[in-house]
Amino acid sequence: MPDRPLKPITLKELAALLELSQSTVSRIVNGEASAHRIAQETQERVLRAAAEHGYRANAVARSLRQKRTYTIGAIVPEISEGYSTAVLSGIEDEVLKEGFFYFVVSHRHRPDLLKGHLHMMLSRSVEGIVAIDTPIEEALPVPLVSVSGHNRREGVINIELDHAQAACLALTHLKSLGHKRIAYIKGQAISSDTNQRWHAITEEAGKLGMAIDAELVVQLESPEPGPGPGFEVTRQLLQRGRSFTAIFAFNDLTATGAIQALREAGLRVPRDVSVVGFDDVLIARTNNPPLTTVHQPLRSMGQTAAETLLSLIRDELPRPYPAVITMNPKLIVRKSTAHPPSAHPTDGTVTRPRGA
Amino acid sequence: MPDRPLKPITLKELAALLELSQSTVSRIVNGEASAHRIAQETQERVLRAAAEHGYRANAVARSLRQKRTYTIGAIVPEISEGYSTAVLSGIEDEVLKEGFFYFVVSHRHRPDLLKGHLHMMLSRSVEGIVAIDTPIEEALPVPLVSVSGHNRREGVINIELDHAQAACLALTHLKSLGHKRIAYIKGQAISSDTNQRWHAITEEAGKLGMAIDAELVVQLESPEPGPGPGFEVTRQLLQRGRSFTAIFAFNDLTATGAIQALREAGLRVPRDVSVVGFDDVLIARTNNPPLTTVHQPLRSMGQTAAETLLSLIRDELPRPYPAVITMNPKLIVRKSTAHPPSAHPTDGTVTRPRGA
DNA sequence: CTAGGAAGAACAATCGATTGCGCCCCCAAA
DNA sequence: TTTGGGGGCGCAATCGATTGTTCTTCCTAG
Repeated sequence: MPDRPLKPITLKELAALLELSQSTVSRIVNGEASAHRIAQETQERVLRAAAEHGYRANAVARSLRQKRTYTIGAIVPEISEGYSTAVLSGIEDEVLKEGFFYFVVSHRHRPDLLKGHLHMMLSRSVEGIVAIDTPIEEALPVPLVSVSGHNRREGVINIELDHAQAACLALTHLKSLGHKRIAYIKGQAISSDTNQRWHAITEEAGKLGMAIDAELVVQLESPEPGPGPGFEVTRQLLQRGRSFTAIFAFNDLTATGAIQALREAGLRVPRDVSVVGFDDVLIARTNNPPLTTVHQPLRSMGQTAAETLLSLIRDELPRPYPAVITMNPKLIVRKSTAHPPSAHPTDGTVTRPRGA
Repeated sequence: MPDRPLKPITLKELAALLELSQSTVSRIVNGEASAHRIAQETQERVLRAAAEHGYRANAVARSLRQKRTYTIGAIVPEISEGYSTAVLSGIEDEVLKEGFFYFVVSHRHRPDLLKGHLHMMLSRSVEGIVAIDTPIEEALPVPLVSVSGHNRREGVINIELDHAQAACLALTHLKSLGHKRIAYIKGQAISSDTNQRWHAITEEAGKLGMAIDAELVVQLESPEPGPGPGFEVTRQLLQRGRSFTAIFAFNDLTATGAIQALREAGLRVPRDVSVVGFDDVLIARTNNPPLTTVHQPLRSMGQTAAETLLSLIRDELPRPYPAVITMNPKLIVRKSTAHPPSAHPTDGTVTRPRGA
């Protein structure tokens, strides 16, 4: 009987059973016995009974009293999407380890949902929030850590990739292969990484003495996840008829879309056109061809975000707080990049993309 | 001043401000005013003040009193993985709409984590649990809905794909193309869909009069997500030297791994070998070649799971409860399947895979 | 013989909202 | 002048745990 978990026993009942006060029982089960000089024997008696009856403190009641919920909120654009979930898995690691739980809400790029869900979380007394790829304008009553959100607001800590380094890695790679006419696919305007990344690219391209041809720059439009948008804009790009030997895509999914479009136009990757992705999601490795891409340590970013948030919650983070914590990208060279056709010593058959 | 959300106002404070009792204010903000014959004017006064001060009921306190948390738990093998997250997004849809929140925990196939997290959720008083691809043995104090978990336990409702239909669709497709020697990649033993699926396949193959050659059956070993395991076992399969003209893979990621292995062995897909995937995740469409696959309505399954769980929680589900709710698969024919080489009227060059 | 202190545990307030009852007032009918 | 019945709200318990304070005992040292 006592081991059926179906109707949990409360502290009060347990105390009554033991003929002790709730305070004493509470102190013992919370390991504060010695701080309260409670007899060894009593402790054992209580712990034994607690185990027997499967006593587990009601977290709701505890939260009310302590004004702590040991819960944080995560807000993402879309849960069914690799980027966010990779970060989430890092968050989960950290957070569960510390006895916290987390809520997830996705806003699907709708400001009303964003605001609504945010407030729901707050009225559930989350102790902190991590926003992934989502800028938050409001001032919040709890700490906020932002992953790729580019919230330049007082008190918000941003976890970000070192975009300059990322751009440098990719561009240097392309440059060293001999590419000069490089096309760029910028991210959707709604993605908060878009501007940072683009800025870094122009900056680094400048430093490397690589001119950017405005005719070779396209931007993703459709907010739809997946490779579709990349496919579309690459078609548009090809229609412009401007020649190029490489594409630097906003992310891996876009890159795969681009590759499809190139193929449809009769171009081979990487022989005719090299493609560089971004993120290094799972499929990058298994795409055909495997994608050369800039690896973004998403899981670590999640972990770092969670760690940071937790220390903020505990008020253990030394001040002044950093505004940004940058993480290092890595270039993963696979098979989607090669020398440009003109630089192929033994092969000059296809020298430029054919416009559609 | 009153509009700074930084220190939320409580019911008591608001009541004091209005010189009313907490009961009255509570009733009004909860829309139970008319049931308690409260003056129209008072109602307006209260609502106005509540809005001005941004009053939001503390969900923790409410939960304690009502013994309801409006929270459910979702337990998944791995959060950074397309299958689970597709289901999760369906769950989120349903659940947020109804004012519920959800916790997510992943167990990474570790029984200790599974058990630990499960209990943590319970002591946080979740009102129900949906387990995704995860069998739960324990009896729980709250309703449990299982998605592809194959929990044949009293009181557990399972949301499952109609595997018989799925197998039938895929096999009929292959048969009608003329395939006779079909290889099968079974799922990992840890995946709860594995057995069901395999059982359905043998069953349907029998009905269709298609013999299954045990030499052409391999099973995924490595629990690693992604295409790696599929790649490995396909290599092994090729080494057996037994000829086949099609592969039916356990899932899309496995299929992509298989395709890679086939390519490495000099085989073309679908010209030499056709490949059928399962799930229809995002990349299926953009893979090269785009994957013919059995579409599994993951998001709907999530929605159905959530709907079912919520009505179970509300005790609104008519009895007797169904043990299983099956969902219908759809065959999506793309480019990874074609006639087998021997059936190619105009091309007989490659008649069987070359062993490695 | 008694003050002082340690040991051991109980009391009771508290967290913020919800909710079953009960109370008061006013007006109309008897 | 009662009685009765709404209308309009307030009282106070309650949910389950935590925690500052208080209260006994029992010893021991002076």
